[in-house]
This record gives sequence, structure tokens and C-alpha cells, in this order.
Amino acid sequence: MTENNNLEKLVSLSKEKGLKLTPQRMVIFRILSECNQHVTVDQVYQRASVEYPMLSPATVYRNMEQMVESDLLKHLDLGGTSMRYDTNLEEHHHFVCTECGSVSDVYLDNINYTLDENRSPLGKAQINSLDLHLQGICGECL
Amino acid sequence: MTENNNLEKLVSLSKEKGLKLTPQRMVIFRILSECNQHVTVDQVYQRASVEYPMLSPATVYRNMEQMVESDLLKHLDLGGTSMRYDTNLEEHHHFVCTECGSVSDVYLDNINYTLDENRSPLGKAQINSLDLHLQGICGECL
DNA sequence: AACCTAAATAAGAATCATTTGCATTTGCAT
DNA sequence: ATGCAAATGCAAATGATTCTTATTTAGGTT
Repeated sequence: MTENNNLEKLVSLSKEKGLKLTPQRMVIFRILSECNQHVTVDQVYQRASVEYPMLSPATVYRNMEQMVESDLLKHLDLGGTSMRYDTNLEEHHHFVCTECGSVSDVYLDNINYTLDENRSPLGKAQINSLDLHLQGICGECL
Repeated sequence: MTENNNLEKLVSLSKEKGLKLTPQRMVIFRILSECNQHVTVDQVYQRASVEYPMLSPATVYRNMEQMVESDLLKHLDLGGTSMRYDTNLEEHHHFVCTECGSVSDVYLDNINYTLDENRSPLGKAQINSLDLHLQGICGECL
């Protein structure tokens, strides 16, 4: 169901942007819809190359970057050594366990904060987005 | 004044941890106290190698990592291609301009948020720190 | 069904930040 | 002055990502 919707998304996007529905792209796309959020290119490549052995890593890199440009995927900076991608497009935040490195999504009902204006030289800057990055110890590790 | 304090910090730290006060380390340390926050290793290396031409980049990498371990410096993940380091050890947050990439420090008077518990699978995780990452357009760019 | 062309691919080389191994040097405690 | 652990320089290694290039292919057009 969700996967079909996603596939349609890919199909219509292909027409819009003149992209082609290659088997590689479809495998990558399907794997993304199956696996957890917060994946690296390499994780996707590992899985995809089982099904499509001649697949090249560069193809996975290119496709996933393209999907970011097409809003099928979001960059997710968790500070590790390689870029992560988030398939969850809803506005949300992250909690990272400092013990095991696991990542949990965090949804906020609301947030508000007041700046210390004197020490925060923002001037009349316009704030467009806010990312909350929580760290701590997850339930498992406690 | 601040620099002297810092130097003392380095000296006492050296004794504590059995580190040596090499000229390289002192140059790197002084440059860090002079230059802006949010520096990369390479920026420090560029400046330092003017004063100390035979300096090796590896030495700068090693020293700055050591300073992180000794709490003289903090890692700062701004999503760029290379690691940044923050010489500001106070609790604070960051605003990044999406136009020019400039980074401003943000101090909070207070912050509070409520989680959407149902959708945030934190269980009884223990939250130890919170990082706020603001994005937008800075005063200059507006 | 054959044809065209822009887009996509595989493979490997190139790049860039960072780390590591190792032989040599150097603080600094004795 | 001596010894030794710590530090350094250098060059090679690593790892993630990007780029180049020759070849293939999807999908619209005859």
C-alpha cells in the first residue's frame, strides 16, 4: 500500500523531471521504502547489490542525491563519518543514544524558547527552521 | 588575560596528563585562542604553519583531538565536509545562514518543549543534552 | 519494429578529509 | 648528562564521496 503509493510517486516524478525508470533506480527506491530510516548509502548499496549484483555504488550515491533534490528523501546529519538519509519526511527531530548510537525519532507537540538577546548576535535574522538534537541514554542501555 | 589563563590551563593540563609543552602545541593553542570559533583543522594549520613552517597537518589533527579529550575544545558538527571545532565551551547553540553559511552563536534564556509521547518512542530514555540548530537567513543576507 | 537521443550506468580513477605506521626527535623527570 | 615516554614529520593508508568516460538503455518518435 505505502509502497505502491511511493512507487507512483517515483513514476510521476520520473515524468515530471524526465527521469527514467531504470531497474537500478527501482530497486534502490524499494529498498529505501523497506528499510529503516537513517540509512547510509552503503547500507542501501549492500542490500541492493544482493538483488542486483552488477550495481555500482556510484549509482546509489547519484540516485539518493537525486531523491533528496526531488524531496523523496532528506539529508540527516548525525555527526557520524558518513551521510545519513531519512525517509521520514514529516517534521521531526532525533534522539541519539551516546552508548549504543541508536537513533530515535522525536515528535514535538510544541517548543518554545527565549533567546538571550544580548549575547545572541542574530540581529534581525530570519529563522526558518529549527532542529532539535537530543542526546542521552536509551531505554535499552539503561 | 584570557590568553594567559588559557595558557595556564594548557600548562596544568600538561602536568596532569603527562603531555609535553612542545612549540607546536603552544602555537596551535595560541592560534586557537586568537581565531574565531567554529574553525576547521585546516584553518588552524594554515595559520600555524606561517609561524612554524615545518609543522605537519597530522600534528594539528592530533593536537586538536587531544584538546577535545581534555575539554579545551569541542567538536562542532555543522554538516560541512570537514569537522569544525568550537573554542566556546559555554553551553550554547548555533544559527546557520543558508545563504552565506555564516554561523552565529545562540544563547538561550530558557527552552521548553513537550514531546508527542505516542509517536516518540523514547521509552524511559534519559536525555542528557540538547542541541538546537537554527537555520535561516542572517541580517547581512536579508 | 527500427530509430534517436538524452539520461543512466559500470568501472575505475580522482579527490578530500582524516588516520596511521614508523623512524626520528625532544621535553622533562631523574 | 641520561633515559624514556611522548611528540613529531612524513608518507602511505583509509574511507567516503565525486568525477570521467565509454557504453548501454528507457522511452518517445517515426
